[in-house]
Amino acid sequence: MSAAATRHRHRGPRIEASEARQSGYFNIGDAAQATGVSAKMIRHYESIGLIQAADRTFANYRIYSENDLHTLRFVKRGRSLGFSIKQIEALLELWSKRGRSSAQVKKLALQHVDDLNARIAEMQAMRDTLQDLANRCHGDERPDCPILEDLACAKGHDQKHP
Amino acid sequence: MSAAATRHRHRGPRIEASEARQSGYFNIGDAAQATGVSAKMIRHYESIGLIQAADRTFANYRIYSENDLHTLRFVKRGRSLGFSIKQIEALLELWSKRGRSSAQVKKLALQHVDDLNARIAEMQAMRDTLQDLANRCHGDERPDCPILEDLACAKGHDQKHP
DNA sequence: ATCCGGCTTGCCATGGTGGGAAGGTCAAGC
DNA sequence: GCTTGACCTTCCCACCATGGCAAGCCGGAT
Repeated sequence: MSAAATRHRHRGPRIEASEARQSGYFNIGDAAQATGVSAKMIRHYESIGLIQAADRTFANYRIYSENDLHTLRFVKRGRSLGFSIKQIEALLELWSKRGRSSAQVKKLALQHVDDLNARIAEMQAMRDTLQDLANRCHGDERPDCPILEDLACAKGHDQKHP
Repeated sequence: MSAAATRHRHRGPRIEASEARQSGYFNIGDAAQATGVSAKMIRHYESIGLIQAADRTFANYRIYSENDLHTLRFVKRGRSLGFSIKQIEALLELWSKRGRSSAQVKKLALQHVDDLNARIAEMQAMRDTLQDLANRCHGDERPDCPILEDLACAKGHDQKHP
């Protein structure tokens, strides 16, 4: 467990904390800081199998290599583009596969674009309806209010009023 | 056992099922059908105190009056406009208050419009970035892919690039 | 009397994140 | 040495809104 083991420590046996530091490994807190993924979420991603289980020190601390940070940043970027965990799982898979086709990646991305567009349209419809109602609401001390009337009315406004 | 339990008193004494039918009361299933709110969610809304606890028959079946259906439709409409449960709680409160000012309602609505606009903008930014990356991805059998490169790169693409 | 469909409660799951408790570890200061 | 404070560990709970399933009553029609 000395030189030979140290060499193969990638996903390998536990090492000592100080040694890990010297070898350029990071605590989970440092990894969180460096990647923008909270320590909480790093553990979570590990627990659901999105990322490989981190190596540990003898004291059971997780340690992260530069490579691990790279993966975490990938995940972070994927999340900030709105991909779900499952989609990121697929993207990580493709990322690691040399035999991937860019068509596969593009398909995933465009599916997500479609999803985003659908959600955007839905929210725009809500916003437009509400903005319209708000425009017609005088917004003073009187209780009369088109907004409440719409909510209360229940007359065929489950859909757009034709 | 705080708010929900406190509100767990019914509005009237229990009556018999057939009598309830005759008096124009509805089962939860009928109420669900009539309002578009699932029976599950009606019970949930009751349990969290969003709506008053329904009256019951002797056999403990919930029964709903036309008035109750009106409230349920209000909630349904609010949800379909994207209001949160808490916001709907506030709207219901205002709806029931005669002394309300339309300004209060309008304020709530416009806050929600702002919220929607923020979320829309966020999703549009995601979509635009992704669409752009997808446009630059040839989408063929080769592994080279700007999308994966973006995700993997980690060079200052955490936010919009000004 | 039996059967089916509806009702009741209660628990679990989703997705992604945060909060916190209870306990172990490390490094620095005395 | 020993204390202290910052870190780490696991585990559980909460959010929001909804769906699903299961075990066990009830209603009305056959």
